[in-house]
Amino acid sequence: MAGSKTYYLTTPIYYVNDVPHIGHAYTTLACDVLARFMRLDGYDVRFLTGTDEHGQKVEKSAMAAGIAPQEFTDRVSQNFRDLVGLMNYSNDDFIRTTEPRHVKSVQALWKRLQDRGEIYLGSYAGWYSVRDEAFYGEDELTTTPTGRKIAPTGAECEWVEEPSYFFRLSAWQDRLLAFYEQNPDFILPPGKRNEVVAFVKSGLKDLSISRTTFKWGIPVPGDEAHIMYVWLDALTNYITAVGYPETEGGDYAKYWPADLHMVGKDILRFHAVYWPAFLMAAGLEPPKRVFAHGWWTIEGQKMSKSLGNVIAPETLVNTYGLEQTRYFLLREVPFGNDGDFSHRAMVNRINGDLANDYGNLVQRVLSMIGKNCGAAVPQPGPFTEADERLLGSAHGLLDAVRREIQVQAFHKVLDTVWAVIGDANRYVDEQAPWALRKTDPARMATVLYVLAETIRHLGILTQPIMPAASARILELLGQGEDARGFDRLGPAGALVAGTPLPTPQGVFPRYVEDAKS
RNA sequence: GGCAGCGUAGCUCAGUGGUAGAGCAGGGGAAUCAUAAUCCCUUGGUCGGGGGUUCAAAUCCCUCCGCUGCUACCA
Repeated sequence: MAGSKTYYLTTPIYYVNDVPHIGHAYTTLACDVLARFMRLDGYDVRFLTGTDEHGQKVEKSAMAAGIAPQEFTDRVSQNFRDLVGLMNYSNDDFIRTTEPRHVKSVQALWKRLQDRGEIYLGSYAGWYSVRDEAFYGEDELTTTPTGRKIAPTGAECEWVEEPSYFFRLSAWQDRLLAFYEQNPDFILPPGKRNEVVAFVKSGLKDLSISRTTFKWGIPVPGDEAHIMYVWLDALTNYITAVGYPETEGGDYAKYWPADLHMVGKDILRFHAVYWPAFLMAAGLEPPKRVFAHGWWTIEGQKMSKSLGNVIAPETLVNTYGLEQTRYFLLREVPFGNDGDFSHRAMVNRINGDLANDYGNLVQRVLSMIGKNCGAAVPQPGPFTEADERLLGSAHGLLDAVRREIQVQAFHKVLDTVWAVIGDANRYVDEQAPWALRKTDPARMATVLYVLAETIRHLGILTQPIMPAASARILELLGQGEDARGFDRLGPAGALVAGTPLPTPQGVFPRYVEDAKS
């Protein structure tokens, strides 16, 4: 079944100058859910994440720490690898831009661009602040009465020129616009797409793609005084990981172009403008989609080191639980929007959605089966209209959820699934199996069967979001690991009466506040 | 400044011409299988202000107010 359909998706590679926070965890989580979904749906998935390890900031940080840049990145990159275990990510690869495979790939891409006449040597000139180690635009500067140029930071700037290689980005403006036109879903969400299109329409200048002012980067082939612009280096990781420069056969032929690059909104331009331009210029196919998601605030405030409110993923997982954290991040906010993380909202989701709605549904049904049906899947009789209706909504979930997954609308996926959870809870109350136990045990068995079968669907479909908790639910229904794919949804994989079931145990505990103040 | 978007119930949002919606929060009730969970009913909005088009406007047009994003080379 796998083999024909492939799905290649990537997170950004994270800059090692930072420690992982909720934003990093969020980006990779969204990808993990997609990757798990597509695998369950029968796709051959390649899910890539990794770390971006070159650049001036890394060089400086390493120097400040008194160690070599490579040693520094080895150390900090590990923080992001640790995140994989903590958050239960299912990535197939973890790339580092300091790996030989990547250096080889980037240099090959450079040569290819150069051979095609897309790169030329020029000089980069601008107002440079030695103190800030940054260039500023003319309009950002203020001029003193004596004619000195002052940066917004207050630092004095001087006019400097340095040799630099340029990429002929200006030549790609029209072809980029045509590409956006022909691929209206290339950039999501739509608001972000409009911003990119407006930016490109406003005119593109050639892009400086080499640096001579520091050393920590990949050397330009044939001119080692230059190292490559970090974004050219970083973006190339997406093809390195599928074997570039080998493009005939192998993983490149199988997986490229990528189906999705997931990015934070701050790095959209690099992915939606520069990257497709680089690729088209090299005669390679651009990716199919770039999705720019939003940012999290914390209790209504912007996350910042100075405020000291940066949340480490580890804190969330330890405080609220992994499954709960994964659920909250994708449920609370329409994916693509900015969102706010608050303790109150988190507890509401944990107790309302998970413990009360979903967890309690599973518990009340399995517990009745355990007590009244000999701890085995009950034998159903003929289905009533109400039975068919509930089963029908369960059977219809996959198609509905697929539609939302295709546009990365995770919140709607959960909305859709929870609608069925609501249907199931109403059905329990309407059918009142506890009353049927005395009046019509056969009917009670049918009702509990219908509910168990509905829960089987819920368990299978919540696997991408909450893999561990869903696995536990499926175990409670006696469904082994080979019975959890989407091909088992619908009547084909229906529970078999008489299958023995383990004693039910709560899956989503309530969050109880510490007794205090 | 320019361009774009937003402003709908206490909160988060859906609704783009035809009698104001959902979830959560608040109030009342039912039930007792279950993690005191569930189910039903319900309070609550002059849809940012003003003007206009229309038989009819949250929805179209104008204007004002407020908020946000983008306006390239640190990543």
